[in-house]
Amino acid sequence: MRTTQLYAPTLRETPAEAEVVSQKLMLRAGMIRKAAGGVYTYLPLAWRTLRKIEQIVREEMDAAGGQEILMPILQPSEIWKETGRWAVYGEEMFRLNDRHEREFCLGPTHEEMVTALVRDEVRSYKQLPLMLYQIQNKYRDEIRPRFGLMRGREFIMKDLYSFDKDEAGLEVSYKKMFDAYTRVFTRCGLKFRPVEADNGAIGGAHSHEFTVLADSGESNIVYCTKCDYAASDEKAELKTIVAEKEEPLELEKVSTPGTKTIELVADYLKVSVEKTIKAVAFQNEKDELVLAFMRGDHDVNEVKLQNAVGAIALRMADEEAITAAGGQPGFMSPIGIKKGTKIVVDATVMDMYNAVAGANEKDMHFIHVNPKRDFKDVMVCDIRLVKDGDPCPHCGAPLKMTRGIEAGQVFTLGTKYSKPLGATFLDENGKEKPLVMGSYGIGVSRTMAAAIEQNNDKDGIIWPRAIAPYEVIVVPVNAKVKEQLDMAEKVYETLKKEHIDVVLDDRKERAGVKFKDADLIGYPLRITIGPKTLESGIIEAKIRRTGEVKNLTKENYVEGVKEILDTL
RNA sequence: CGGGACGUAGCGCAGUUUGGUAGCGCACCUCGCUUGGGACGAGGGGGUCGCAGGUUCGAAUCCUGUCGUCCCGACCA
Repeated sequence: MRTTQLYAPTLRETPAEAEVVSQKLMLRAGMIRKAAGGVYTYLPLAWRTLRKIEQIVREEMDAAGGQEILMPILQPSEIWKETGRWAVYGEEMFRLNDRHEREFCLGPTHEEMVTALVRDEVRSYKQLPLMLYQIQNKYRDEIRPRFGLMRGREFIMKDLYSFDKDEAGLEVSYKKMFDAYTRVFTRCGLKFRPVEADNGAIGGAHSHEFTVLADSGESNIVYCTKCDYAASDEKAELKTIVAEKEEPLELEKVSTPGTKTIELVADYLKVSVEKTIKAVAFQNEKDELVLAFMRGDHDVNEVKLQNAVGAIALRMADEEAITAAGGQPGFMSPIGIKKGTKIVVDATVMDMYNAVAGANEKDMHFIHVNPKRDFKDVMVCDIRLVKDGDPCPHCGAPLKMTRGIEAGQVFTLGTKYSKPLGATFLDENGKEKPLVMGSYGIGVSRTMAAAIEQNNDKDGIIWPRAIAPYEVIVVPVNAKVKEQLDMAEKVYETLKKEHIDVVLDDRKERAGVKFKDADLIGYPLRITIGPKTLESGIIEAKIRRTGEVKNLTKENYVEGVKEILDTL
């Protein structure tokens, strides 16, 4: 490819709408253009990278036993009604009607579709296990599409579904996919971590997220500094912190005027925040009040809480709901709350002694609260959100918190979809059973964005070689010097014959312009043909990531380029 | 959904308060000059000022509506 032909309009200035690095750089590098909120056109450079990622994914899925198919984007409502998700999915689903007023949606995912497909064809355990996948656009009408390709409304995803005859088979399929994902992200040249994740309402055995490490990421993950434990912050289990034992004193109500926050109470009563118990009030989807109680300095993990009370959704509670249950916003504790209210107390709270908690009266708190003695009718479990430095649940070493981008997720589905859709088979004993399923996704377009979030500097993108749109750019310093251009042409043609993805910058631009564009687009290797080449046969190879320049010669540059590429 | 802001040339912005028929930088085209990190000079093309109504002799500017874009709000009550 020649830059005079390449449709990659680079921008010197960043469009005002761009929020994150990947979006800014992709817009500037002429890789993407926005068509509507959260909807983008992929220009040639982006499309090449996407196809490279897809190809890696495809090879690994095939190697793990997957078979590629292509299901429709346009899906009939019937199958979604069978699983109940037509109602549950809500506003996030793009819905439309055909001319006969039949209802359809643009597929946000394909569990229904693939299960419906398989139920008609799979009859016997002899046809199992089966793994089907596709690489295709997905549609989700996000409330707030943001961050360019990171959270779009249309995006490319690889989704694979496994079908097994039993849980043991599912375990095998799951492990295969876990390993395949590890290879995919490794081959893409990304720094990532598989972390234990919550699979919430789905309730399968387990789930892992593959998180590409980047400070700009949206998801928080923790990993152990000693063992190999790693989890998303939603999932991270936490051991109960047992406070130093004290002789329980008698419960006492004290006046604490105006102390609506934990900090104010602690300050007013001259106790540390660790000696206080705070309340966070939620309402579930049925508007029932759910009260969570935490140590003053701890945060609620809403996902854990949601799982604990079996709620589908939680939101902050209205003041009316709190008062109706006998609570007083700002001064709440389980003591004196109306019977029947759902109360969840974090396990750590139960091991506190002589603590401070609200008295459910304005400007009043209890002191000498001993939860084991004073809290009645409460559910106790771990509902704490992990913090940097918390002890690892496996080995106790401090956990480290970091940010990342969720690029892939694997999870077990069990019979959640096969049962309602009636996808069954006959086992060895002629008994009809529902298929045991797993679901495995990779956000392909998001992986591209994540790669940029992880690999960039002030000058632009730094592509890992495996997913770079082109691996090498050949730049003649002065295209008006015929000898330079001829030499550049020769190098370009030679590398092309060696099956290296190479671009020739044949524009009549000044060197600076060409260098800036090459850095912005992020070709892993830049070959410069200049006066030095003509005078002494030196061909410069500059590594984008390190800035390191290697002098190759007219004679050996092909080998040299290959050697360098192999290290990128 | 609630609150806030913005929409003027491909991109970044000024002009709007105080109405008088649109400007700057970059990009683009031509010529000259220049060529190892986004040169310089001269000349040029491009905008129904998001859209639709209204007020006015006259609207980018004032009013109403609408569409779009972006930001903030979602735990310590």
